[in-house]
Amino acid sequence: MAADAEAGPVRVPLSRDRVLRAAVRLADEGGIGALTMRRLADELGAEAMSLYYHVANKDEVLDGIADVVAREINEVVDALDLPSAGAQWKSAVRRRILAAREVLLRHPWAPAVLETRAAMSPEILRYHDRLLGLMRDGGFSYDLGHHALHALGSRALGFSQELFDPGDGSGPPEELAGYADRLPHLLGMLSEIAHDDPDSTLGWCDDQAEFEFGLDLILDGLDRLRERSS
Amino acid sequence: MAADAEAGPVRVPLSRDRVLRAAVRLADEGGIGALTMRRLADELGAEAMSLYYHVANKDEVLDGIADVVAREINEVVDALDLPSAGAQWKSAVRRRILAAREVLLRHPWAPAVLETRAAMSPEILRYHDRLLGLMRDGGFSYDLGHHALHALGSRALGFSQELFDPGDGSGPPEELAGYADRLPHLLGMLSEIAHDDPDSTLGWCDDQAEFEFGLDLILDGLDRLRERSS
DNA sequence: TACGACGACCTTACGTCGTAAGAATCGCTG
DNA sequence: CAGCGATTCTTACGACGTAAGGTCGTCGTA
Repeated sequence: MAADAEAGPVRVPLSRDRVLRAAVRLADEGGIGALTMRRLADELGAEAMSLYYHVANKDEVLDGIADVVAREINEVVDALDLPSAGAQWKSAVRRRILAAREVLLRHPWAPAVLETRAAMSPEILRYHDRLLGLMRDGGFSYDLGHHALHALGSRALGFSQELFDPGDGSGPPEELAGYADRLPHLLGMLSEIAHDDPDSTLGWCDDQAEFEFGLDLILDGLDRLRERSS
Repeated sequence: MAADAEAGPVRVPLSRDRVLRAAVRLADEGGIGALTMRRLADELGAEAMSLYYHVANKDEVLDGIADVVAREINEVVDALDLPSAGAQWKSAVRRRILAAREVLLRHPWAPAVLETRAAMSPEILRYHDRLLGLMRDGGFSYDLGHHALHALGSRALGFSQELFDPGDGSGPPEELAGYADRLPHLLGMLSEIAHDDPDSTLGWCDDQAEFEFGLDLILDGLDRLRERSS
């Protein structure tokens, strides 16, 4: 009767904060599908229903972990403090976005969650407000800044859903062999890439480089519009 | 005893095709969350377990409806048959993408499903192969075409996840009023947009126009790279 | 015509999920 | 120590995906 069946000698009390931190940990380790109220309670040495004293329901947990990640992003990008006047807007925006991307790469489940529930969260709004501020410093009109946010889309937060590249790191080029003549251009492209860079078939292609290519393409385009309008 | 309790006098036999069509219908009407094996069976006047004779499991249903939509996209875009030689590549790609987008607007659940499971499906591969083909006709190297597909990302299929604009059509600008001084740039932008186009606050902003802005920004950027490389 | 095999569908049941309702326990103040 | 609010636990329900096995109707063959 004396000792607890559980390992801990003292019981750390639950709290909304502890619940959300544990939820992020679970999602980081096992994907968003591993995040279950019961497992979450287990992780904290409690019972499922005990969580409901600190969180209204699972939806609030999901909103909560989206907010945790958004906060993490803002902490990182706000620490950059980059010069953004005139032509410097571009590198400021660029570095800010790439820094946000690094945070999201640590939480692979986060893009999907942010996308569906956090669009209007204070932290995400703040992030976009600052981004728009950098563009204003660079001479953007509100109209162009508005277009810019839309053009960047999810790239503004550092991710873009990759239609290829399942993300597991192991490209499946052998699946394509079956189609052969049906996909002449894709296969031509693949074989050329494989020829130029034999290693690349493993990772299929370099996510980071491709992300930066697309980002720069958009930023350069915006810069031209900015110059033209001023 | 004579008549069936159900309305139908004769029982239409199930089939994989009928199951998938009903699944698309359910998702179109109630969102992907409304797609349940039991509800799907109901919709077909059958019992849940009967579906498993025609489909291995729910995952296969999801893959299946993704494929149905991908087929619908290919049917539409293949019917366009646009000239694509030289400088015409751009309008060909543009119109193809906008046509694909129209299909996806009819199935709001489809982007999320395509994104997570259909990347390597034959229909999606075929779609991208043709798109790459148009760029090749325009003089793209495989390398530039490869970059182009990544830069377009989900835009190549006609969607881009909008971080703002929840999609319900009713913009929530009143939520922002509370933050006031915390979001100076976003609020400045909003008030200017509201001033220039009083109607736009209702729809928050024009999805279609913004999509095309981003698309053109990327296509123009690619065109410049193409000219420079030739 | 009888029969057995097989394809198509159904019944029952299990484990997991989110969570409603209320009981038990803890920590404090008087 | 009594009592009371804050916190946690127990029990239970309905919905979900689906495993295992049963029940038909139909059809080829004897």
